[in-house]
Amino acid sequence: MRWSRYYIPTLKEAPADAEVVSHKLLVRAGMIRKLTSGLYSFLPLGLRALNKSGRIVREEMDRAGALEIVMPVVQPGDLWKESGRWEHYGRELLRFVDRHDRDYCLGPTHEEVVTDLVRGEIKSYRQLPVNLYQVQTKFRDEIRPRFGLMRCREFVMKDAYSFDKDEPGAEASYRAMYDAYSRIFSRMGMRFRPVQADSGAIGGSFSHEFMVLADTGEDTIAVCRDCDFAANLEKAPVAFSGAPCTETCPPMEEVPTPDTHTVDEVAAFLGVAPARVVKTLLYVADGEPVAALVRGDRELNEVKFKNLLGAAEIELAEPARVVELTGAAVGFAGPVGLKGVARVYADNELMAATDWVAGANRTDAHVRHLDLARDAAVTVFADLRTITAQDPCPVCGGALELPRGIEVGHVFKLGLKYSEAMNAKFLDEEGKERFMIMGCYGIGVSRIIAACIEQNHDEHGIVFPIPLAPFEVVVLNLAPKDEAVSAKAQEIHDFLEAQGVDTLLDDREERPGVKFKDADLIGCPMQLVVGGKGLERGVIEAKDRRTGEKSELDAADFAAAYATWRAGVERGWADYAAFRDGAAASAKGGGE
RNA sequence: CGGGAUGUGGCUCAGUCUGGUUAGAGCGCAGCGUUCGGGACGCUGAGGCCGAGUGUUCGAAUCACUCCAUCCCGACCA
Repeated sequence: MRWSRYYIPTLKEAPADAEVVSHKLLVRAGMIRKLTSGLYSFLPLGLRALNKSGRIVREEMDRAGALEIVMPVVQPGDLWKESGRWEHYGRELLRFVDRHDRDYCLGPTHEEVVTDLVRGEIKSYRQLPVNLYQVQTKFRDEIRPRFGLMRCREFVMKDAYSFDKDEPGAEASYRAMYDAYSRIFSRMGMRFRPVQADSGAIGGSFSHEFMVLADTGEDTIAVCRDCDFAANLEKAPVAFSGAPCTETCPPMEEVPTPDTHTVDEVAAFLGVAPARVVKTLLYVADGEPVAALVRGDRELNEVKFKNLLGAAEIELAEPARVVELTGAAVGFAGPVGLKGVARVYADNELMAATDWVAGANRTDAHVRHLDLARDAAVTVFADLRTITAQDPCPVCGGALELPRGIEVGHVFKLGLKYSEAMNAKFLDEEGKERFMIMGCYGIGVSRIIAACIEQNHDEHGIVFPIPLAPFEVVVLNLAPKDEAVSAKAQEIHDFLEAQGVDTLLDDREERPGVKFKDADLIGCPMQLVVGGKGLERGVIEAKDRRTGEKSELDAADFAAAYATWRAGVERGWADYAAFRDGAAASAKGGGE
């Protein structure tokens, strides 16, 4: 492809509305343009990267035995009413009515449609298992789209759905997808990590997320240095010995603490460590007030709390509600003497000690020498706090680290959730009707591009891994007016294209500096520079975009010289991916 | 939905507080010339209902009110 005939509108400056590096670079490299909040057009270069991502995903899905289909973007509301999600999915589901006043929505995911499809077709165990997938545009009316391609309202997703006749089959299907995902992200040259995850609103029994490791990631994960344990922070369990405290505690007493609202203020005022204070958080769970207690220096994990409660929705109580429940100003809530709070949940850690400081439920007062077992009515002790890097691994007791990641894939074991709700049955070997066991498996095909750039960039621009690069090689013709140089550049370009290498030939009438800058910006992993100076000496210059390392290739024996050089670049990428994965996940290496 | 910020040529911004000729700069774009191995320089030129509406005023990009859009933080989420 000749640059002069292509369309790559690069920008020297990043748009003002771009915050994260992938967003800035995608726009600057002329890959995407924003239409409006959360909606982006893909320009030719961006589409090429997107297609590379999609192709790898398709190849590995096919290899894993999944079958590609395409389902409609627009879905009837009736199907969603049948599954119960019309009510439960929330505002993220964009609904509308057609001219006949019938309910419709734009598909944020396709469990309903695929279940409907399969239930009408598959009637016998002989037809199972089956795994159907599509690569398609999804729409989710995100509360707050942000970070460019990272969190859009409209995005390209690969979603697959497996149907099995029994539990072992369902587990095999899940495993097949897990393995396929590991291959996909490995092939893309990305450093990633599968982690245990919360299954969230989609529901189901267990799930793994595939996280691309990047410091700018939205999620934090907990990874053990010594064993295979890896989990999303919102899921990671905190180890607890289960031993209750046996020390005795002096009688509880109220102490005046004027104007001390935060844990730190109270701790400082009373001369104790924040870890000796009980933090009392008042929540409203599906309309009912509940209290959560964690140590003063800990964070309540809302996902754990919500799952423990089995609530559909929980939110921190409004200040006015706090005043009503405690009978005191905000900042003085405590477990003893709450009004109208029937259930009080305490983190396990609070069982292991006594003699606490807590709010007195009276303005400007706290209590000390609080013994939760003696003085308070705790409904249950449970794992409620967020794990920290100081906690031991919940599996092996080893040391944890908490790197950040970007979720690019998610595999769920759904079980019977949809097949029961939507009556997807088959006849088993004994002629008995049974529900199909489902799994669903998503990959953010467009998000992969953003995640890839977050992970692979430098101050000059994008550094695409070879498998995702829109063009693997860019050939810079530094002197388009020089016939010998132009002929050589064209010859190299044609040679590479004939080999099936996606090659971009920069034949523009621009100064060399512009070409160098643009080549770095758009991130082709391999750059070949054809210029008068080099050619006089019989060399083509080659630059490894990732390392910046420059080599000279013999122009007379280009094919061989290029092959050798390219092999070195590829080897460097492989070592790099392995090293970085090892660095983040410690000595274990490997993605699993 | 709560908190904060911003809307001025295609892009990045100045001008707004302290209202007053034809609204500026850099980049980009078009033409000409000089340049030509890491985002060149000179000259010429095109391009703007200053987010929208209402008001205050002799006079509004500038002040007031309303609305809209975008971005950031939070709640929420593959």
